[in-house]
Amino acid sequence: MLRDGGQSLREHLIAAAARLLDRRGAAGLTVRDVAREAGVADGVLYNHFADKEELLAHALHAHIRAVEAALAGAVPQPGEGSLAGNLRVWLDRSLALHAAILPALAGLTTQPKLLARLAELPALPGGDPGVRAEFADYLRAEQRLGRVAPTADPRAAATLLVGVCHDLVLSRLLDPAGGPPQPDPELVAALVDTLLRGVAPAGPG
Amino acid sequence: MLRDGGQSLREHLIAAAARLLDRRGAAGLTVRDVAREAGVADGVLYNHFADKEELLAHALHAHIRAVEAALAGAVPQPGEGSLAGNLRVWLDRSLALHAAILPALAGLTTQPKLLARLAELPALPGGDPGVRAEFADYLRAEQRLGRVAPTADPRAAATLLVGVCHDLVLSRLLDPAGGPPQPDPELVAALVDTLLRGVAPAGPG
Amino acid sequence: MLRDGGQSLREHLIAAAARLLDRRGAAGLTVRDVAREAGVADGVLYNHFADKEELLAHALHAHIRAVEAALAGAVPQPGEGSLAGNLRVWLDRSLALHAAILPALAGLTTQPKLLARLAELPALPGGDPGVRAEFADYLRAEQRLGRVAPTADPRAAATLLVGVCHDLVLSRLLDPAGGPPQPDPELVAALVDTLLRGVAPAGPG
Amino acid sequence: MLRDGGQSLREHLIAAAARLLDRRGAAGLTVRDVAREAGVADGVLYNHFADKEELLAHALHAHIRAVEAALAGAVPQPGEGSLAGNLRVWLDRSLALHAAILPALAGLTTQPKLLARLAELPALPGGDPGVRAEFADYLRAEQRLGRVAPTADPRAAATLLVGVCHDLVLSRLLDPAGGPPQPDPELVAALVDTLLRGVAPAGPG
DNA sequence: TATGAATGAGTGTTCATTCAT
DNA sequence: AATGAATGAACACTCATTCAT
Repeated sequence: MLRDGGQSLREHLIAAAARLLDRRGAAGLTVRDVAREAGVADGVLYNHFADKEELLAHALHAHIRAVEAALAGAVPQPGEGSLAGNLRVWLDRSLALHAAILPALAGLTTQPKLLARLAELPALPGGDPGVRAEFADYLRAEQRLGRVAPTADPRAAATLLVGVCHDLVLSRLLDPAGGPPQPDPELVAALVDTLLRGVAPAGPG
Repeated sequence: MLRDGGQSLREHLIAAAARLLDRRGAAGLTVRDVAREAGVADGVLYNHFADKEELLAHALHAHIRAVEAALAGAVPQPGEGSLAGNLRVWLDRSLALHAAILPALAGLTTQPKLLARLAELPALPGGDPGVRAEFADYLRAEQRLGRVAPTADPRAAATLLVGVCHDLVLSRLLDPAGGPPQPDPELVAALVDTLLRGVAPAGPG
Repeated sequence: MLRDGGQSLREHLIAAAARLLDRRGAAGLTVRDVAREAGVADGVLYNHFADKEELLAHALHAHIRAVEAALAGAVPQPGEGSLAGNLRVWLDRSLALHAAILPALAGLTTQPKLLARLAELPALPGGDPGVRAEFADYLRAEQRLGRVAPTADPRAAATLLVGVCHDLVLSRLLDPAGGPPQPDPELVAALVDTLLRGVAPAGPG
Repeated sequence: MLRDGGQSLREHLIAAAARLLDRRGAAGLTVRDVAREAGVADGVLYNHFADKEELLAHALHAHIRAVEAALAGAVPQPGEGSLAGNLRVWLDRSLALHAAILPALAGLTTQPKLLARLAELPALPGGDPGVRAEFADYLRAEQRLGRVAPTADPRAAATLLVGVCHDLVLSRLLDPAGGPPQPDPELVAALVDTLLRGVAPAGPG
């Protein structure tokens, strides 16, 4: 991809790296790949970044911000709609986010240099911790409105929501056959229901 | 480690690779590392495996089986103990399993050759799908005993259980600071409670 | 270091390069280092010099002239003081000169391009050949005054003087431990004595 | 040059590197150059040496030993022949040694890693310090025989002898025109004479 | 069958030099 | 003239894989 003149080469490199991160993840990504994707010379990145990891950290950052920006506005408001419907929206939103982010993130677990560089960057406004916190905040608001049990633990519920996304996305990543891009809608509905009512039989609880 | 004569060199190589997989994960693992760990010559693996990936796929397989074997017997029996206590045991068990397996698995998402080799192997008796299925079976048994709501979806509950483990383990892997090896016990209790009762307010069910 | 307007950029670059040559020698010196030291843009040197080597040749030239200028006035006058004392002064002077010049020069033996550029420059008024010639001239003057044997060969004596400096400075450069900056004073005294009287036993001459 | 089967590849690599060291010095010598000279693959040296510097240190060691071996037997015996003749032989010998060694050594002054590796190797039986020590020993023996003044300082005389070699060889190295391979015989004779008698006028000693 | 030396393409990185502005 | 971003060949070094023994 050739560069359009409207952005600095630094941003152009970050964008090219972010594209590759999205497509192929962080593992096995070479600086030559990035240079080719950006349509520039091999060594050019060292005029703008200390090393490969600094570029990739910025690219990952940008990728996550881009994914979040694309999902903006989809957040249900407390008190509006049904609780089940809202949970479903949160789950869909979190799934979309993780489907776009986890492939790049999974290959990072074994790249300490990259993780360290990432930690140097300003905290992501959202990202993985972002959905978790936003969803917990939403639940607390619903709690105040009486639509969520006062004994419920928003942090635990948020962990279940995010965890399910990790699971569904990772399973697909590890499946060489690929699998369907969208999870089974029936499973999603059952997940929402389980989050809502739990598995215990109805009782004086 | 020297080879004891009781096993084939093939098995010996798989065991050595599995040890390294457990210690350091799949990324950055060289065939020289494996050969040194096994105490054999560099090129010997090509007499027993088509390539590095085939060996690692077998090693991963063996590693997962070993972790499962170490956890055998910890499975709560339906109808015995409290449901909450049993869920807690299942969660601990699943966490231990994923803590031992995910580090090796996470680095795999970007190694298609390895994933393909893994798919050629006989399906894992347990592994990630294993816990999921076993826990779902357990819930169905409890359902038959009336200790779990007949409307509960065992598959969804199992996905939540496994997902939470992915989340907790991955978060630690991605945290450059490391973080505590054990998750917060309060969070674990709240997770079990949420799985049991959900977040919806108590109502006519 | 910012440029003062009083000198051409060309001279400014030469001065900056000469400073680095003095500090770090010719090896491992990049054009970026020079540009940064001069406080100018990377490519500016190519407006004033054909290539890196031409700049460095000029810088070396300037460095040597600067070292010589700093030593000016220390030259013993023929007929004044003792011959031994004067030889000692010459040796000290030559040592100081070589200590300042050889580190930059030693790395040059393997840079043919730089040597060729250096040869294009006007012969150094002093430099290494400078001390040699000046000392030989001094000896010839002392010879005319009868304080040096008429059979002595000033050129040979000058070569011994300069050679000893090469040896002492090079040995220190090649010693990874570093070694003392000043040579052993007893050795220096013995060197002067040997230059004066030789090793042959006193005899009928 | 292809390898003859009679030596290990390790020795073959050392020999190839020593040839290049002799021809072109240590500066600007790449691992590819060595591999090409040895007629082997690029990366092969890392099967035998920790890094480039370890190989070059061994090569330099071998080169110096080879030069010394070629000069063995040329050492004058104390008490035999004339002192002047013997000094001349020592000077020739030292010159030959330095002419063969200094080109490789001069480029080393700026390679700290290589110098450190060299320091790890067993001390050279001879080498530069070798001639110096041997010549000083020779002078002491002549002193005991009364053919050298009891007041002479063998260490200083040896430093002058070695220093002159450094000077003559370095001057040629730094002369891009090359210059004659052999120094002016008249100068050599005058050097010997100066070492013998000094520059002071004949007197009561 | 086991060895381990040899291979060579590929890695991240540097840096003298160019050239549009 | 001066800039400094871009270039791309070169560097030291790694490692999966091969093959003569």
